[in-house]
Amino acid sequence: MNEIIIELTKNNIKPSIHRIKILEYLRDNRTHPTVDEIYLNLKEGCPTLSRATVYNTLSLFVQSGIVRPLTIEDREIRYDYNTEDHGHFKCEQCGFLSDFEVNVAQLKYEGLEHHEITNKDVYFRGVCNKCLGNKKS
Amino acid sequence: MNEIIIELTKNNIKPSIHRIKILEYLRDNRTHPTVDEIYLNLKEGCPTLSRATVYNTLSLFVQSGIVRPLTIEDREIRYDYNTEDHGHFKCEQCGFLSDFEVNVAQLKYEGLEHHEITNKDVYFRGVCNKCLGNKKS
DNA sequence: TTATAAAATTAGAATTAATCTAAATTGAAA
DNA sequence: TTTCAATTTAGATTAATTCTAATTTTATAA
Repeated sequence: MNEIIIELTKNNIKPSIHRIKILEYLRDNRTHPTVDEIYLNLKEGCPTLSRATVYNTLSLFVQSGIVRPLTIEDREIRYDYNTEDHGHFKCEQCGFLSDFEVNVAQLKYEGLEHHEITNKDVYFRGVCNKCLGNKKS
Repeated sequence: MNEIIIELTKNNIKPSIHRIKILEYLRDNRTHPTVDEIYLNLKEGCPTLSRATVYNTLSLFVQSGIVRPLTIEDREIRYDYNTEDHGHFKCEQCGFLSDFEVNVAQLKYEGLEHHEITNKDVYFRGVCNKCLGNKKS
């Protein structure tokens, strides 16, 4: 809770109760939640919370780089507490979104000379081991 | 035109006039168009075309792997004629979506043992050289 | 060729994530 | 306390996508 306030303050974000709760939720739930998941879960302990606040707060966090938006889904954005380099795998069968290790930072590329790169994402799609296992039976 | 029919047939897709036109459009316009861009452009030469057909056809193409969906945008999906390995860069300022060279296939990763991977995407975001240049003035 | 069935296409309604708006609330500084 | 800006709110709006049920087209068999 305290580290959350420190992190917000460090990023020039006034630590209102909602902002603290939302960032705390993302830190403690590394399940790449959607806006609605965050909203519905926090609403229980905070009935006045509105969806607009969740949207506002998340875009604030994204701008500051505390949180990263995942656009691997077709329709809705998921949010990830921004830590070390990793990729995201989506199982097309069960829909589960998992992390995997990949060294994005060291990825060699060409053709972006004089571009400012602020964000790198690696998205893989396919079928996860669980779904592949189930298919055999 | 002929190669388009061959490509569709090879993928077990019956080459109807609309399917040919849509795939042809994607082959000849490497601008990562949205559904609406494709729809509006093709509608001129084919007034009975409906959006639903464009949606149906594109998801058919995606399933066959002829075309790849780009989910780098927040809200809408773009489509890319599926050729060799490359990454996608989105300028957050002007919105332009460009290709760049990156060896996605050789990317080393861990944690996806026994997963079937069908698709790999590398998305970078930032500010393009053009927008950076304009800022200086 | 004609009849029949299957596949493809259509227009428009429905859905829904995200944004917008204008009012209400909160919090900090004077 | 008073004042002003920042934050939050509910609900309306927007727009990409999906759904639905009817229509048209295409292929096949008689």
